[in-house]
Amino acid sequence: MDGIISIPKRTLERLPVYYRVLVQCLNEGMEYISSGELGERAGFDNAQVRKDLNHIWSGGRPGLGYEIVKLAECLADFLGLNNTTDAVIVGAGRLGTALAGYPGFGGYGLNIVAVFDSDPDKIGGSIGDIPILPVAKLPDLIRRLGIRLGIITVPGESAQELTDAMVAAGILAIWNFAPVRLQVPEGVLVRNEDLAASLATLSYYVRRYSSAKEEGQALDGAAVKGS
Amino acid sequence: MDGIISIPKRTLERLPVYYRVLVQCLNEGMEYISSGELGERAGFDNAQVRKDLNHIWSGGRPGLGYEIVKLAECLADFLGLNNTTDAVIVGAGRLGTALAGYPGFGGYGLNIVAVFDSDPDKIGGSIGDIPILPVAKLPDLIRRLGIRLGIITVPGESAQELTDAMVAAGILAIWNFAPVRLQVPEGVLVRNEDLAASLATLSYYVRRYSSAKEEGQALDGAAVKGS
DNA sequence: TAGATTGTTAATCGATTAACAATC
DNA sequence: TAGATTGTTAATCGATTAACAATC
Repeated sequence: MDGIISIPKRTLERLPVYYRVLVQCLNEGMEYISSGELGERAGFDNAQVRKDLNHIWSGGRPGLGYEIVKLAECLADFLGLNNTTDAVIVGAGRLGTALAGYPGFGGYGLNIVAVFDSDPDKIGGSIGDIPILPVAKLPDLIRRLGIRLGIITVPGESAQELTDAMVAAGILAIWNFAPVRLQVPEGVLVRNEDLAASLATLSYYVRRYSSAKEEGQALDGAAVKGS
Repeated sequence: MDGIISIPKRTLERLPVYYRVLVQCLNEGMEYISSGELGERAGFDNAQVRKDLNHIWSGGRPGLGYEIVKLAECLADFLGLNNTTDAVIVGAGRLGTALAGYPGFGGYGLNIVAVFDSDPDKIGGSIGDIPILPVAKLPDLIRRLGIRLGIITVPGESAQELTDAMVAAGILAIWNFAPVRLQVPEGVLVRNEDLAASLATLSYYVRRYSSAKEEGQALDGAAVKGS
């Protein structure tokens, strides 16, 4: 009877940041925190913090702030950090291996069940406890375990093909690290982790700044509008 | 005399995507492409494509589209894919190693000069051609080579400390993969690659969808507003 | 009570989408 | 010429920031 709570995408992305700050505050022995301080530590505006938090909890106390334990609990609950989400990784290259072994994911409720690859030398091996399986077994395993989340770390050329296979097997959301735009049917969510796009922002800034400096100009953040 | 071209952040992030599509089109032997087709392949609206491209080039021909070779050249130029940007990675763990060895970066003009770590077992080794050096040498190397871009792949605990060291040595932009919000002085750009935030979006969607399904509800993309 | 800080409404800002005259 | 597609202006949309009465 709880239905679907609609929440802005940007807000959703900030929630884990708040959560991390709160955990740290707890370690420091704090009991309450104001939107102002939370915002400062998280890097967001205080009004933004209040607005974000009100999407999931209205327990802040005027004059006092938010009770950290309660708020953290609330966030953990909302983000599903308590129950785990099963996922598979496709591609046992360097990036896939790094993600499979990333210790941070456990804390965020992600459970990598298997890594798939087509290289016979890798198949049969494992990354920590996670087995490396042949891609041929992918559809069956996804179906049998009811996996909903897939992570793609293969080269661009094979990404679409593997996406199709995963979608056909019932995958609902894809975290894509391959430098291609995947085509998926309505209802499947793709999140592109486009390293080149990130890099573009940074190297553009660096280059602009350097040339501005050479010309003795001030930069005042104008190189990239709006950030 | 060229000054600083101001460009919206979002536009800047889309440019590498256009570039990749164009390269692929060239391989397919195409000569011209319309904003409509480019948009379809890249996953953006056609009006958006025209607007984005006009920031850097107004050479599109009504009725015909954009000459692919010229446009690609223009993009490569703007994004600085021809001259390289030197960078260092801090943290020779799995993720740092994966990034240091990522073959895709070369194509985007990124040149990793060194990877720093504090583990004596790793120091002196290398990742491909890239040497692993002790963090103690970080300030000197950054200064000597005039490095402007740093990539952080250490655990959260040591990220701030290493950031401070890099900034003191003259780093201007930081690509942060550690799950913390870094404090930097005015003028230094931080780009957070927050894996937990990405994950939150995806697992939220998956969970909401699953519960909606159980309850026999339609989802129509309402789980996450605005994407 | 005085001071601090909330939740929320209104104002601002930036980004996306629609529309269309200009032109190849 | 007829059809297609550009560059750009106007309309819409969503997200951020400011402001403030309510309240601990």
